[in-house]
Amino acid sequence: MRLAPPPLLHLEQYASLPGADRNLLDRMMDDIRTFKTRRDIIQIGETPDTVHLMVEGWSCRYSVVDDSRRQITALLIPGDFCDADIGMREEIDHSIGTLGEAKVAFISKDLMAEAGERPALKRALRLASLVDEGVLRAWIVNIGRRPAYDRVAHLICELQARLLKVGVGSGDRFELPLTQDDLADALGLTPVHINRVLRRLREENLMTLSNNTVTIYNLPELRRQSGFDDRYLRLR
Amino acid sequence: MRLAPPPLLHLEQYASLPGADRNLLDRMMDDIRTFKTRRDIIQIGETPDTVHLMVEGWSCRYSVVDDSRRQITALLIPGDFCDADIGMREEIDHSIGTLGEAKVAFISKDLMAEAGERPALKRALRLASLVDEGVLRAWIVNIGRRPAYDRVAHLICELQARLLKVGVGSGDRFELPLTQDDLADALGLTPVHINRVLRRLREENLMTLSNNTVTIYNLPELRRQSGFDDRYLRLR
DNA sequence: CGGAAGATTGAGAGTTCTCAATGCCTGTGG
DNA sequence: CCACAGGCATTGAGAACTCTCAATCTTCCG
Repeated sequence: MRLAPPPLLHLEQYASLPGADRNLLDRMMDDIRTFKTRRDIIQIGETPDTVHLMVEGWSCRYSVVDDSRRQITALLIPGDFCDADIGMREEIDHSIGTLGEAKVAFISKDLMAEAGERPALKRALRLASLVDEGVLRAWIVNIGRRPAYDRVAHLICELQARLLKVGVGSGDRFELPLTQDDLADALGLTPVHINRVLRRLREENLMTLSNNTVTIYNLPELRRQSGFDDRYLRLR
Repeated sequence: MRLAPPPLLHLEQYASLPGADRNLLDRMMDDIRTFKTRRDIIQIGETPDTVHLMVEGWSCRYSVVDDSRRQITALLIPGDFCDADIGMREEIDHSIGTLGEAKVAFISKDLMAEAGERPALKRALRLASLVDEGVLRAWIVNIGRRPAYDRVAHLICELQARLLKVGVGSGDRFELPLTQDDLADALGLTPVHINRVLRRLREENLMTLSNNTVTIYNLPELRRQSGFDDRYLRLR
């Protein structure tokens, strides 16, 4: 059964779906499981036999270097697939864990295959995967070439846009269930430095982050400062 | 017509192809164009109407930040597609330029669509795209969490493995048509620092880079030092 | 109330960057 | 054939950004 309010799927956004496809979407939401915070949905090396779709809450892809340093390679929000391309891969090469409590739809391979046969859904899935790739490239650029201050600002701009797209949070305020440690691991920085950057962002009246809530005071300046260009998200 | 020796395509590697598919592959190689060094194959904002496949030589995806800082987000070697997913996208969100002289196959949308209908080829294309994603994540981890020395070593390990896979270069020696500036832009460092790191790698007898040629003296140590784990490349 | 996780701050260390000069190599024109 | 220009590599020195270590504070929760 669908949750109310229904989590907006990218699938619904990318395609204008015929009735039959809508039924299929409903069936994809049949098996929804709840994860506590900081649990792995998929662990590196596994070969899951169901596809996982974020329905509510957040998770992240991550890898661990040297048994200690962690790097988050993607933040997944409602509507994002954890592993749409299962069936193609043997072992997954990274783990995916929740950030805060989260609801995840478990979708059988068969159902997924059925979806893959509907042109509209197939197209939507490919488009979602294209956007994911664009986000990965944007992160490389962000981490590789922007100083910490701009880097944090850029991530916030990205999340603001993505969340708005799926209808979570308002334009200038949203929940961000990441600790400063998590932010550090997503941006290739240390928690201490994240803290100082957040202070500066606050002092300059661009945004605040407290109680897991981001409040943006000056989105245009945040975007200008970080060089954010939303085209890679293919929002339109 | 195919070049001799034929550039090994990932397509050929991923799939054991029936005869009909082989013919199709041949036709895909009908229109091969040569680019001089440092030319854009595709520029940001374009909507190319043919698919581009690297046949010989190298190219890179890149973005420019602040009109001056460049970040390379992928290195493309023979067998890599520049834009297999055309038809799905409107404007491409990054440029692709050659590094050194290169030969690129221009493949019509129609031919590509035909390929997409052959199960073996379709699967091979999806797998190639999965590997591309894995490489992007590996780059994020590399740039985000490894010090410069390990970072350079890791990239070299990756390229060694990828080149070996497509049969370019020998196991411990290959051509690398990147300047130190290019390496810096790929790794999120400065050319000066790249230079110092290369010196240290040379002094420690792990590898040398000169005259656009990488020579590896101690691959196991290079891999150990950089924490290289080739699973994300799905070689086997 | 006590404990644990997370946030904040200070101080000093370290990696990487910037600026700038020098050297090397190659192609070109006189 | 030689001089010179341009691109690339190398090196030095000091600055800057980010990290590490460590203490303190706050908040949340049993």
